[in-house]
Amino acid sequence: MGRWEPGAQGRLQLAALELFAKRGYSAVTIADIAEAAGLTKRTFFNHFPDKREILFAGAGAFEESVVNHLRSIPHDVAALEAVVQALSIAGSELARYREFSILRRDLIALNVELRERDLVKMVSLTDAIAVELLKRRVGATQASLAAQIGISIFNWAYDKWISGNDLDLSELMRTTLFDVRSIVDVVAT
Amino acid sequence: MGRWEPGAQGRLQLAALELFAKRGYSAVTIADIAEAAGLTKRTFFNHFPDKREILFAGAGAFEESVVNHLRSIPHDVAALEAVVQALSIAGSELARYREFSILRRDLIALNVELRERDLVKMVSLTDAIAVELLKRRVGATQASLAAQIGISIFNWAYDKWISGNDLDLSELMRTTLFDVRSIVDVVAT
DNA sequence: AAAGTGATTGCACTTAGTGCAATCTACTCC
DNA sequence: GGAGTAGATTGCACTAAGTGCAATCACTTT
Repeated sequence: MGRWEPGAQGRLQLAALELFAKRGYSAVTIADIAEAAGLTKRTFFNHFPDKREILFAGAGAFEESVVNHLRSIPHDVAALEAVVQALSIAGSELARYREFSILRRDLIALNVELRERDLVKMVSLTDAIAVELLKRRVGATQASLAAQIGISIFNWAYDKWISGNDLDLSELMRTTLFDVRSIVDVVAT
Repeated sequence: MGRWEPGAQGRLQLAALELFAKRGYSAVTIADIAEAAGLTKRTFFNHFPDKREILFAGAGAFEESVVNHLRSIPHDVAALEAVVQALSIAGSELARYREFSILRRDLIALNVELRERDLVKMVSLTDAIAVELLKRRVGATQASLAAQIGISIFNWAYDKWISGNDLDLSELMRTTLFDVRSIVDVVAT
């Protein structure tokens, strides 16, 4: 057994990313990707359910990470606070994939198909967070809303973060959280 | 000229909804829809860019309605308050389409493709709201977040509303808004 | 060597969606 | 009435996504 080399799935991803970066998402066919990875179109579908999923292979792991961090936060921490903390920790761990994140963001910005898939992943993450909050005996409405607001904060801050700010993700999220406060506080009672 | 009858676009929509209701979304092909409307597959694509769009033909009008209502709200009303009001008025106008809304909701719940498209439409609406808030001299971050929170509130309340509650949509949204308050208020300063 | 296991592949097929040229329809103008 | 024209509809040929199934290949076990 020689040096380690990426399996079929990894080779497909690498090949795809390279092609996407060069030609854009929609100009690359699945056959192209498979060929570039030394495989066939049919094999591609043994590893990915569809073309978009190449760019979201990590979504499941991220969701799991967020949920785990959230679970480890004491129950006496307020719901939204806990969500923000969990997302900020899990998000920081993505620093390794900064380069990939940027490419991904740019591809998504240019392609509706990809934005659609991205949004579904976000909703999935939101739901997972809400489920976790329910276990903390947060009411259904508040669980769902806290999850959604947390995700909104995360998206906003994360975008700023990978767009080259030297700030800390958790600082950015904290700042954004205060913005939310000031938006909501003004509302009549 | 005789009595008015729906044009090609309307016939396609009606035929599609009937088929979707009967067989579900994915079991119906575009050829099926076209045939049921007395047209051909090619003609379908002269009226809709794709199959999902049948269920979202009204999205543009709704977005316009929301933006118009938002514009008509005095600038001294707080951003989130204005968003909630605009959505609640525009939403109430959808009462006419209750039956359609329910079918649509059920179809979306069962089909990822449709959920994807639904989310994109929601983001489009959110962006339109944020743009409108920017014109009110709300800061970029707050505009985006107020729009997102408003949409979250709307979605939650609207779902409850069409699910058969006899309550007013605006009341439901108001209640939900208070939930948001209590979520955010607890956060540490 | 035989047998088995899992990954890869070939093939045939359905469906979405597009571009282009032809045709059909209704309406206008003479 | 008849020629013409604009717009809607259609046929056709094509690309590409995605699926089901059976065959084959590579590699390990016995």
